[in-house]
Amino acid sequence: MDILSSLPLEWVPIYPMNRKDVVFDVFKHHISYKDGLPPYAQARIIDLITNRLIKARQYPTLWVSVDAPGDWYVVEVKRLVKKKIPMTVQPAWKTIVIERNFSQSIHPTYLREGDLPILAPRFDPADYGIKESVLRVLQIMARLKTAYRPEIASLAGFSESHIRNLLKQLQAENLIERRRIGKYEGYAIRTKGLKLAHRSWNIPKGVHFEKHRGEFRYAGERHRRVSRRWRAWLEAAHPNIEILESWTEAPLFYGIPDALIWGRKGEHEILFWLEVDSGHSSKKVMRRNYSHRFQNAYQHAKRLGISIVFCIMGPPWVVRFFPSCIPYLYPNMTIIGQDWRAFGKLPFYETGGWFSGIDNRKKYPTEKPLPFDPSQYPPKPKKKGISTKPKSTKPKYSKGFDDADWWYRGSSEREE
DNA sequence: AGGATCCGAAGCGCAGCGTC
DNA sequence: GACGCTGCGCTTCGGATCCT
Repeated sequence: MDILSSLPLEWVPIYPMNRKDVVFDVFKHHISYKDGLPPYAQARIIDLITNRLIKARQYPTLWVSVDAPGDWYVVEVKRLVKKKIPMTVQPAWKTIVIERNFSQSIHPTYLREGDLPILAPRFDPADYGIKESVLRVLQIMARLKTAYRPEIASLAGFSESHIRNLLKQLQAENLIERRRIGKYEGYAIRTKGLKLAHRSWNIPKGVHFEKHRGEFRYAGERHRRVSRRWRAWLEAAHPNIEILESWTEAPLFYGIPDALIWGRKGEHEILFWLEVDSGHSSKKVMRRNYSHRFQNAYQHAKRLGISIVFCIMGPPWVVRFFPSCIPYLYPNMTIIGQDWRAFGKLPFYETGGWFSGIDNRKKYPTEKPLPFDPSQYPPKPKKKGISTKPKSTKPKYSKGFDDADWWYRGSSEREE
């Protein structure tokens, strides 16, 4: 049938009875943690493929091969995928699967002799004459739609200089274009680029992936920028942490972090969950939101046996208010807070506590008195993340915190 | 008020690094 | 030596601030 020929899968039948005409109808789909997609989006692609398979075959099954170090990514894909047909999600090094590995028992299919399915070829960047690094940038752009260079560099984990070259190549191929976004010139992906990104993820032609692909929520300019540069921020602050991947707005469990970094320290996997809070919602709403999220995050981390570092960023008063939103301190979760203007700086932390990078002694011009007594809340910050001094003490806020960047020196400087 | 100045963000070129 | 990549210095641009 025609549907099959549009699916970039491999056919890897299992012969349970040693008869050529009786098979388990297994299709294999490959994904990688380097695809620029969080597990959630990969799972949605798998669902779309599944739907096609159901239309095309009587008893199809799917074997998803996941190229990823550690456990978290594989486990997340496994958890998020809908298992409408017998399915198995395996790390890429597994080259053989058996019936037991599948989520449900498999109905055998009777095949006419020589009746081999014809499938579309799996994506290979070489076929499109595109280098892997260039493709990576394109895939990131497909999620962002429009972005500034430092944001793209951060998410890709490349230097800005290098990103510049890669963007130039994409531009030469008409896959992206320069466009003015707000105040500055940035980059926007073009339809041609989106199509190629979709092909690179082995998404069947003709399915709608748009709503799963990108960032979900509206975010203010600064909010977005801080989120997108989370990786670069963490790299600058804690260079000893190995970062495996980072995404903005990656759906996790019941919450969507503004940005998520999946990394590790030695063999131990860690999620760095960023929430950027501009402080526009009321304190009551903030409290409610966060106590929920922590409960969920804690359960998730416990189930997976990993640890989570949760970071709240926002204007100083939000970070200072934040401890009152924490119902408990959990043993496998660290909570840190930082002023969202202090790029590249994060407080020192130890697992299980609350640490703030905000200097409590410093007076901020538009500061309102604290609505609570800070001393009634758990551990005090152990180290100040801010070392630079104000250049001026004159208040000059007029339009709110979004414009208040004035007392931080260059963002590239590092402590120690 | 209006021009001068400052500053942060983005951009470019290029030297230089390590790896194959 | 080509390749993939980083670091750094310098320019440009535009908004905010300062000064008269």
